[in-house]
Formats: sequence, structure tokens, C-alpha cells
Amino acid sequence: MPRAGLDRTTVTAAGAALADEVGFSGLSMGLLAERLGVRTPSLYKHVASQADLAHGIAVLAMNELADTIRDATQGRSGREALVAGAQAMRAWVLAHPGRYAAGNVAAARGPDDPFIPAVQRVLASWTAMLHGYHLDPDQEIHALRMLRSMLHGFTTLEAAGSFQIAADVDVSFTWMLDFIDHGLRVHEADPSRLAGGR
Amino acid sequence: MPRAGLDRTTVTAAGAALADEVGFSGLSMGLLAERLGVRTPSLYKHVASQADLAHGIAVLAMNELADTIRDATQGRSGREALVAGAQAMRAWVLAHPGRYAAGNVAAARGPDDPFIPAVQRVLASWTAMLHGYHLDPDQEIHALRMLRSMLHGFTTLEAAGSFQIAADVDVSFTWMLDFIDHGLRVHEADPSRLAGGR
DNA sequence: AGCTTCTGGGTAACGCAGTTAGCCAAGCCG
DNA sequence: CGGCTTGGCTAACTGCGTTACCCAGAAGCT
Repeated sequence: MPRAGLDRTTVTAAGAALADEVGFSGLSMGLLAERLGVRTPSLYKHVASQADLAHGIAVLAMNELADTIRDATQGRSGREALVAGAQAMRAWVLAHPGRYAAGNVAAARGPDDPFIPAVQRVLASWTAMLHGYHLDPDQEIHALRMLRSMLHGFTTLEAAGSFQIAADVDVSFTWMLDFIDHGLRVHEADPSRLAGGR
Repeated sequence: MPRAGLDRTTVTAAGAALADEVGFSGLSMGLLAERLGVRTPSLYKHVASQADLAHGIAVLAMNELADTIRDATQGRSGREALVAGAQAMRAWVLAHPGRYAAGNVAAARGPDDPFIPAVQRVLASWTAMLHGYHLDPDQEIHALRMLRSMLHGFTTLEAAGSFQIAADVDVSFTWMLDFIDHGLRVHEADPSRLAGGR
């Protein structure tokens, strides 16, 4: 009987694909083994546990997401970069809901965890995009958190099928991006407006 | 041996409390039984399965959240209602992360599912709040989805401990609310601005 | 009060998923 | 060719959700 020739990378990639199909909570060692044409215990030659597998998927997911956003925003700035990056992220999450979920439940397991630079890459892409709006440096972190919250919330809700009303979700998403773009441009024009308004 | 005197309501409430303590994914029938001073199989006299328990917690959670938002926005309008409602929701989610998670993974299991009116109540509270901004009726659904995405995303990320940078999360949250308030007031003043901007 | 019925406990046991231990063949390398 | 490492395998254990079935106590009827 020939060997399947698996290693950590292939197992993790197959796990990510399977999670996208059956949902992150539906991912099981038995199902993954079957998918790879191998018996369940054999997987433990490549990953330490199911939690370890999930962590590997999370790292893979965050790096893929970072690549996706970087590629989309490359060569653009301001509103164009915002829309391109946000739409690219949204499309990626909808195409890969299982691995995105893995990335959300994951937590760093030490200072050398590759999960840390992976999420840093995502945040760095958004930060670079925000630079195009020339915000007050003190406010950039708040804008970043807002953007992250909104994109994470929207894509998560959409992937879960939580937008029930008949109104077009595409329109809502671009409306939201327009809203953000206009607001950020106000800050660009007059950085003290918000602080003074309080 | 005296009876514990449980029923579906008490079991569900205890399950929600336990989920808040150990996390929704850490909730187990055995742990809940122990907490209630009863053997595991006895729980099945009150809930049909663990999935049924989770669903009950989800309904409880959405109703509690709806009450929380309604109470906070009561008697206020515009910016005051927005801030009060959002802060109330945020505080509630941080205090009850387990049951909020239950509410997020839940799905309606039929047209008579009490989960449906529960989430409707939440959405209705936000819709009522948005009415204070006198938006174009066609745009209200987009504003609602944006608000929901943002609040869901922010509170979820915060509860998961995903905001790492030292900057104060409270400040970020109020900054975000200010941002939304200003943007919504622009729409109030000139409802066609966004549509024309595209 | 005594009898019945229903409700809410209990124990025993099953099945499945994750996991570990230990065996053995395939492939590589001297 | 012979030994070592790698990556499969089977067998078996554990823990959890779940079911089947039994029994006591509370409530209600006569």
C-alpha cells in the first residue's frame, strides 16, 4: 500500500477547505481523515491535536486574508483603496467562511506564535490604506478599530445569513463604505471637528 | 432525597450563566448538571438536547439584549439615544459573552420559533432609534445594517480580547459613535448626498 | 386517608469523536 | 545490502451526549 504523502501543510490546507465546506464547528478529525484517504489516527503524525489543526488553519487564514487585502489595495489610495480592500475581504470571507471562523476563535499561544504576525499583516494593510486619508495620528487607531469592527461584523453576519430583509446586501455594503469614506474625508479636512463636537 | 425542582426556565438560565463563565464552547451538559446539583441525564427531562439548550439560551439572550437596548434608549433621541443604546449593548455583551455567542450561532428552526421575534425586537429598537435621524426611508435599512455590523463587530472583538494596542477601547468606542452620529446627521440634512456621490 | 398518576429524579449502558500506544512497511541513506 | 526515519495501520481508552428504564415523591381524586 502506497503512502499518501501528507505533511503538516497539506493536512492544514485540506482542513481549511473542509471547514469552508462543512463549517468550522462541523470540522472533525474523522471527516478530514476520510477526505484525505487515511485513517483518523494517522493525522496525529502531522498535527498534535484538533486544537493544533484549528490553530494552523487560523494562521493560514489570516495570511491569506492579508494577501487578499494587500493585493486589492495595491496601487490605489483613498476611497478606491477602501472599497477595493473591503470588497476583496468580503468576497474572501464569503468564499472561505470556515477558515475565517478559525481565525476568529484563535488566540496567540506564545510570543513566537506565527498567528501574531499574520494578524499584524492584516492590520498593517488597513493602516496603510487609512494613511491615504491623512487623519490625525492619534485618531488613526480609532478609525482602524472602527473599520475592523464594521468589516468583521458585516461579513460575519452576512456569512451567517443574518441579513434577512429583501434589500440587496451588496447595496448595503457599498452604502456603508460610502458612509465611512465621507466621514473619513471630513476628518481629513478638519481633524479637530469630532473632538470639538463633544 | 429532596427534588431539585428544576424546569426548563431555570435550566436555561443556569446554562446561560454557565456559558458566560466558561465560554459558549466550554458549555457542557455534565458541567451544567454539576452546577445544578443533579446528574447529567436528569437535564433531559427539561431540554431535548444540548442543541435545544443552546437554542433556549439564544432566545433568552436576544430578549435580554432587546430589553437592555429598549430601556437605555427610552426617552432619548438622536445622538443621546445612539450613545445610550450602544453603550448599554456593549456593557451587556461584555457581561454576558457566553449567551451572546449562543445568540449568534443560533438560527430559526421554523416559522414559529420564538427566536425570530426576539431578534426582531432588537432590530426594532435600533430602527426606532434611527428614526430620530429622519433618514430617507430607502436608506434606513442600510444604516441599520451598518449599525448592527459595527456594534456586533466591535463588541465581539472586544469580548474576544482582540484589541491589543494600548489605546483605550472606551475612547475608540465613543469615537466610533461620534463618527456615526455625524455621518447620520449629514444624511438628515441632505438625504441625496450619498446617492449623488456615487 | 388511601390510591393513582405524573413528574423529576436516579443508574446503566450505548455510540461517537478525540486521542494514545504500539506495530509495521515504505522509502532514504550509509 | 542493512539500518533508521517516516508515515501509515489496528486496538484500545476516555469523555461526552444521549437513551432506556427504574423508582420515589408530590399532587390530586374519591
